[in-house]
Amino acid sequence: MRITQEADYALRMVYYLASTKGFVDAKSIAEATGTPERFTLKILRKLLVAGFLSSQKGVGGGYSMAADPNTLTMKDVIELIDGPVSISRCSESEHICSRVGECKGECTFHCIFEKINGLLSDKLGSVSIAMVCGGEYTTEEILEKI
Amino acid sequence: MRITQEADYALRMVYYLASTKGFVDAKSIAEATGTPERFTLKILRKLLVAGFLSSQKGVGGGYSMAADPNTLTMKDVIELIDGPVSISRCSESEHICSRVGECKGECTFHCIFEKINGLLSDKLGSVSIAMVCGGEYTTEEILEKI
DNA sequence: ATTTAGTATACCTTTTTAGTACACTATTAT
DNA sequence: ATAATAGTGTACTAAAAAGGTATACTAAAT
Repeated sequence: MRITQEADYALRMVYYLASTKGFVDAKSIAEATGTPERFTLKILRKLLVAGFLSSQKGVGGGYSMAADPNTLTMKDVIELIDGPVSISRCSESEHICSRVGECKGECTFHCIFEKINGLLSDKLGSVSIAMVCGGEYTTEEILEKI
Repeated sequence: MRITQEADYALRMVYYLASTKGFVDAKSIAEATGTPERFTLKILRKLLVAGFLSSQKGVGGGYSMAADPNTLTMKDVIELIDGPVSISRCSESEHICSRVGECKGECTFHCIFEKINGLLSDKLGSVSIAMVCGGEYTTEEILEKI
């Protein structure tokens, strides 16, 4: 499960908005995060529909944080863009599983992937946006928690 | 870092050969693992060049295990096919890092990805082929170790 | 009513993934 | 020797995913 560039951009947009008061227009967000302008709009739309952001049209409008940064996690943002965290097809709900012998959802590799996938998912779910941008923790402290 | 279908096939080939004595021809390996025949050859070649397998030409030839299943890990096989385990571009050696502010290899997301990536890598490296096919451990016991 | 700024849909280009084709070489059995 | 088996090497291709654009429109503030 390579986190896509799009999800990476989304994370940094959320980060930026969580650290900023009031509405910020898409152009500024694009500049701050290094995202192409059109692509920014597309990603912001997804974050908006998911309820993570709110938007305001017209002069002085833009986007601002809607979700609580304390409960919004890295996992939430990544899964919104990339879909469920999954290191292997074999760990997806309906197991498309190329395996030796029978696999009734129970081949060993399938189980191992599922376990590791769960760990990965939990780790990403354990880091809230507030932790990263609150200034409450240093990077070292965050890393210790993971 | 979605483990590719090719790496998945490779794992199952190694699994199959580690559970089988003597040389097995590519066609049989293809059948046993559910891999397209031509694709099987391609993957077997990579495993051979890496020293994980040995091969024998001619009648009665085929492939057999060359590496020690006790030291060969899932990570070894996966990285041979897919390259270094990496959940984010940001966790690759030279950080192609789209981030807010400066990132001298030290942006918070970068560090978090790197940490989680290390964990993922360690987990995959902790499962040897022998553990999976030796019959020494049940699937449950393997999962406990991860 | 004009400007700013978000909305909606569709399209396009590049890279990666997954797989094939073909011509060749080496080994073994007869 | 020679036929049959089986691996080697290189190049190509189709489909999907990733990453990004274009166009036309709607809403709000001044």
